[in-house]
Amino acid sequence: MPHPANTNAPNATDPNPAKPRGCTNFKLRQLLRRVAQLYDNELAAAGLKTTQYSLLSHVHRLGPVQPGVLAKAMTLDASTLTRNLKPLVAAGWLALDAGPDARSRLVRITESGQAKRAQAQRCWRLAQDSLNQRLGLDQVQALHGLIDGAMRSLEPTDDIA
Amino acid sequence: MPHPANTNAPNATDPNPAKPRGCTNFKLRQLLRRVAQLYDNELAAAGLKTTQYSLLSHVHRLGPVQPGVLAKAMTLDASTLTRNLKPLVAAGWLALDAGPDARSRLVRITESGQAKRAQAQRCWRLAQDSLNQRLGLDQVQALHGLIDGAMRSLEPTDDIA
DNA sequence: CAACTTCGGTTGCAGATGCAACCATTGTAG
DNA sequence: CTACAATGGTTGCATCTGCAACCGAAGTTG
Repeated sequence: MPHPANTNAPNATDPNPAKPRGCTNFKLRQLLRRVAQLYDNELAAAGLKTTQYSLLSHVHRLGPVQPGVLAKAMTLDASTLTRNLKPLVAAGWLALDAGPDARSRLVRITESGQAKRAQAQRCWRLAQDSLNQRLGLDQVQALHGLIDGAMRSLEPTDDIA
Repeated sequence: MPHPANTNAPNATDPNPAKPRGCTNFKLRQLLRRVAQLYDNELAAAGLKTTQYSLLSHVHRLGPVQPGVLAKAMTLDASTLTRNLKPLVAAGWLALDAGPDARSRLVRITESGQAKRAQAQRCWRLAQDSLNQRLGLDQVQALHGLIDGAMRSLEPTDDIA
C-alpha cells in the first residue's frame, strides 16, 4: 500500500520505468516553498514578493493588457489576479485604465512601476544565479524542460460540452 | 536583457548547457497550480484539499508527533502548520494532545481521521494515476528525481551564526 | 425592441503561506 | 535561587489561491 509521501527510492526489482513513488503534488509544493523562500529573500531588498515581481514583469512584457488575458498568460485564476493587482495598484506601480469595452479594463505599468521592476530584476537575477549555482545549470535546465513539457501536457482541454 | 518569464527555447548557438531562460520560481508556481487543480478535483470527492490530505497523511505516518517535528518533515513554517491543523482538528480528523513537555504538544490522527484518510487515498490514487498517464511515467519519474535532488541541494544550511 | 445568452470582472467564502513578534516553559549561569 | 538564554508554539499582519455566485455590459434571437 502506497504511502503518498516523500519516499522515492527506485525499486530495483521493477522492470521499465519504476512507478513513481510519492505524491507529485506534495513534492512540487515542498520544492516551491524552498525555492520561493530563496527568491523572496533577494526580492525583499526591493520590497516585493516574488509573486508581485512576476506580475509586474508580465504587465511590463504584455503592455497594457486586459486582466483576463493576463490571467491566462500567467495561469492564474481571474479572481486571484484581481486581488493580486490591488497592492501593486495601491503602491502606484500598476494602473487600471478603462478598456475598449465598457466592461473590460486595461492593466498598465506606471513610471515608478518601471523603476521598481528594474530594481527588482536585479534582485531576481541574484536569486536565479544563486539557484543556478546551488542546483547546477544542467539540473535547472532539465527542470525547466520537464516543467515546460508538463505544462503542455496539462493544458486544460477546453471541453466546450 | 533577460525578461524572466516563460520563454525557455534552448539557444542552439550556445555552448555547454545553455543558461536557463525564465524564472524557475514562476515556472514552478505555474506548474503547481495546474497540478494542484488536478489533485484537488479528485480529492473534492472526499471533501479535502490536497494540503489537508498531505497533512492527514503525514500525521498518519509519523504517528503522534510534535508540531515542530511535523513542520520540519513537511518543510512547512511552524506557524503555517498551526493554522493548517485547525480545520482538520475542527472536523475531528486530527487531535491535539498534551506533549511530554508542558510547552509542547502531540498531533494525533483520530478514528474518523483514519477513515477519511483511507477514503482520500483512493482519490489521491486516481489523481496520481491520471497525472502519470498525462505526463508519462518516465516524465513523472524524472521530475521526482529532479525535485528530490533540488530539495537536497536547497537544504537550509542551519548556520548557527 | 424584448428575452436570453455570453463575456469580462469582482466579491464572498475558505484556506495556505511565511515573517516578525510574542508568550510560557525550560534550561543555564552566576 | 535568580537573572538570562533557548525552546516550542501561537498570534498579528499581509498576501496568495481558487471556486461559486454574482453583476453589468454586449451580443443574439425572435
